[in-house]
Amino acid sequence: MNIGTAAKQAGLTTKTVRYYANIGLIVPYQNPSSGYREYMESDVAKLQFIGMARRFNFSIDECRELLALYEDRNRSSHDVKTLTMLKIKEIENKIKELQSLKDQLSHLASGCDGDDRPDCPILDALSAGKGQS
Amino acid sequence: MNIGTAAKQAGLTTKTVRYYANIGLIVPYQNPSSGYREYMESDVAKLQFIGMARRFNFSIDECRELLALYEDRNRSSHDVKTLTMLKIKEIENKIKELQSLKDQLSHLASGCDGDDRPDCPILDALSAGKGQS
DNA sequence: ATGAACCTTCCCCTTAAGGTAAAGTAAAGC
DNA sequence: GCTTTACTTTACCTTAAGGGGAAGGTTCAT
Repeated sequence: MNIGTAAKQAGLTTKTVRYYANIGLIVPYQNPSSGYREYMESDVAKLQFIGMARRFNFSIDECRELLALYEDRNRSSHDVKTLTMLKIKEIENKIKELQSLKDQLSHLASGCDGDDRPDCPILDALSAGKGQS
Repeated sequence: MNIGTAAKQAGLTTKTVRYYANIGLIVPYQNPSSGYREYMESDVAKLQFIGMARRFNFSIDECRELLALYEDRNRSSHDVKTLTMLKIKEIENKIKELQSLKDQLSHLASGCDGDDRPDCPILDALSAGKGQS
């Protein structure tokens, strides 16, 4: 099938699928006479797999690892779990960081009247160099 | 003072400070004979202000707005608070999204033995197209 | 006067594609 | 056979916020 059909089936854009071909992530057979890429069912399955992994915040490079594991019938589930646990830790850290940011901003905002007067503890705090993380 | 000193005082890199000059965020006097940028104390204050706002996840464009408010003695604190509340909402949404991702990944990981055998519910789930967000 | 330390501009690199242009291909209709 | 339409190709530019490094100019201390 052509790239448009494959992309639709995988729930991706043709742009994305073409990008994956260009970076060597999922490289389909390319018809020499037309120059068109030709995708097989198994390619679509991999595209779906990648799409899902991307939705789970795995980077392209991590997707590359996952795909290698996915294609390796002899992989150990240990390897996959390790990658997943690392990703979970990463997400947790990001959440903590954002939570701290939110708390600090909320604190600043709570002190600001938000009226027509120019007095603004938020700007004061930003300019005073307080609140470093 | 020169850019290196200003950057150090503001806790930024010279690369960053030069970037801010290039995009018109904080443009110092530039000595015509040497070509060197010359920063005043008030410039350093603004650089610190921007540095802090960046640490609070404000984008460069938002920093531009904040800086305009910071420099406007007639601004109303309402405008600042509005911007801050929007940023808080944005951060909250990001946190929720990450939390959901984490939960789903944790769920997947909990079903995976993580041993030497190839059976892996994580890969199964990724390839089955389950878990869409 | 020369070397170190600083500064300048310029260009390429990063993530993961999106947008657009110019041109080639395929399939359907007439 | 010819045309239209839909699809595809490569290629280049853009994004956010700088980082890295080259080649060359400036300033300051020795």
